[in-house]
Amino acid sequence: MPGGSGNAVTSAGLGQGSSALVEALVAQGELTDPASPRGRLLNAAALLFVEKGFARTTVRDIAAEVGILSGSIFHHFRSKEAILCQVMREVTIFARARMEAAVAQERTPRGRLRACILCELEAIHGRAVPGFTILVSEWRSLSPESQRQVLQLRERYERLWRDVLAEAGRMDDPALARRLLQGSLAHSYHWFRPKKQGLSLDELAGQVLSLYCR
Amino acid sequence: MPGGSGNAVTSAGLGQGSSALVEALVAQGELTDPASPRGRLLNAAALLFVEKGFARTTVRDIAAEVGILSGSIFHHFRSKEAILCQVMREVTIFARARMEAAVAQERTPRGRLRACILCELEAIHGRAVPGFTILVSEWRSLSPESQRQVLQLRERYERLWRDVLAEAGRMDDPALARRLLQGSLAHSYHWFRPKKQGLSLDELAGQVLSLYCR
DNA sequence: TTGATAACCAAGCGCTTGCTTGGTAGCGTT
DNA sequence: AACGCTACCAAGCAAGCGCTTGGTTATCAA
Repeated sequence: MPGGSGNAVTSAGLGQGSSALVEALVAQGELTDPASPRGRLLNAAALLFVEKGFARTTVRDIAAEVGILSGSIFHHFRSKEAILCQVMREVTIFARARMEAAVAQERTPRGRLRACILCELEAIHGRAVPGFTILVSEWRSLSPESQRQVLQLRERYERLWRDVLAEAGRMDDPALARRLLQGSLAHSYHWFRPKKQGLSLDELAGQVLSLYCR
Repeated sequence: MPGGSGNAVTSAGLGQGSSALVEALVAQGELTDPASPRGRLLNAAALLFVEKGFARTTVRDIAAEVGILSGSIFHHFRSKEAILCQVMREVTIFARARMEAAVAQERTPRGRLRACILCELEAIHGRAVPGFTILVSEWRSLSPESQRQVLQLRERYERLWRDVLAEAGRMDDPALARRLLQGSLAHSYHWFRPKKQGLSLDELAGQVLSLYCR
């Protein structure tokens, strides 16, 4: 079932544009095919890590989610931490590709900054990038070696942010602006509820933009 | 040794003004005496929770830190989670008292907002309020009932923030401003290093203030 | 001297955890 | 038909976990 409709990410609610992006990245060997056993494990683990946290998620939980026994997981991954590491790697790669695409469509500095903000908000709140919040919440659950790996992949993502902020931001230091912004956006995970109040994701992005845009 | 110099908070690096504040709160029965066995356990637990996280800290770790055996902990607390809950309660109470004192000393709206920002930054980075970051990082480790308790104590702290922001902030919605601000400040724990770069806590507070102050 | 109480020890129970081992079913290739 | 490979099962091990139990010591008031 290559590129099949059983794709876990698609079924989680991605737009058609994004699932095409996933397929392209899978073809390039940058992402694991979400339809493969390994890919289904990664998706299940990502959702569980978001829901319960890494420490409180057992390998038995993950196995049960895809319908196999706990021991069988170690046919696909060396350790539980290796699952977390791979989830973070793929999340980083996908979020970066998605944001690069969004930025490329904009014609003004302000538009590009707004695209970045909305992109990250969607990654946090929507199902656009399942597991994105883990990058912050479970960072310390990674071994130093794994942290190094993910950090290396993350650099390109952060560079894009800094470039956009240097062009459109009102603060002198783009790196500082990015850090303050990242905190605000990441924290919104803990209070923002897309439908339960007047504020929409788009409006939230606008409010944040008005703070940081010149 | 009542009010003694063996005070764990004092020895952790508090200024003299704050240790007097601690003593006053202890006298009112709002905080546990840091010199008591129970208080020493709370302090040790708070530092370990900050350092390693709640799930990765064992009751044996905490016991070893104060020089007793693991079982003896349960003479003082019903469960490991009860320790976390009490740490959060006392941290909340102390942080609120500290910020109220700081705000009361200011004469302008801008000064009060600046005081709040600096107060929370000191709680996060200095040793002013040991365990303050746990309130965010380990929130999900609390049972719903414990969350309710801490949330109730936290309300007064957040109300002060909103009042100050309503007076001095440049955003329409003080509650939204507080949430964006809280994210930025909390996240600074992961990147800001007080002495290893040019930016000081004071300067950071100034940068943040310039974003949110009218 | 006695008794009450707080603080702690020594030992270990019952359970969960990540992970290992040895084996097997199904499938495509030759 | 034989092989090799992927994906999985069945069973369980060793370690670590939170917590319990029964008993001991020190302190201090009556």
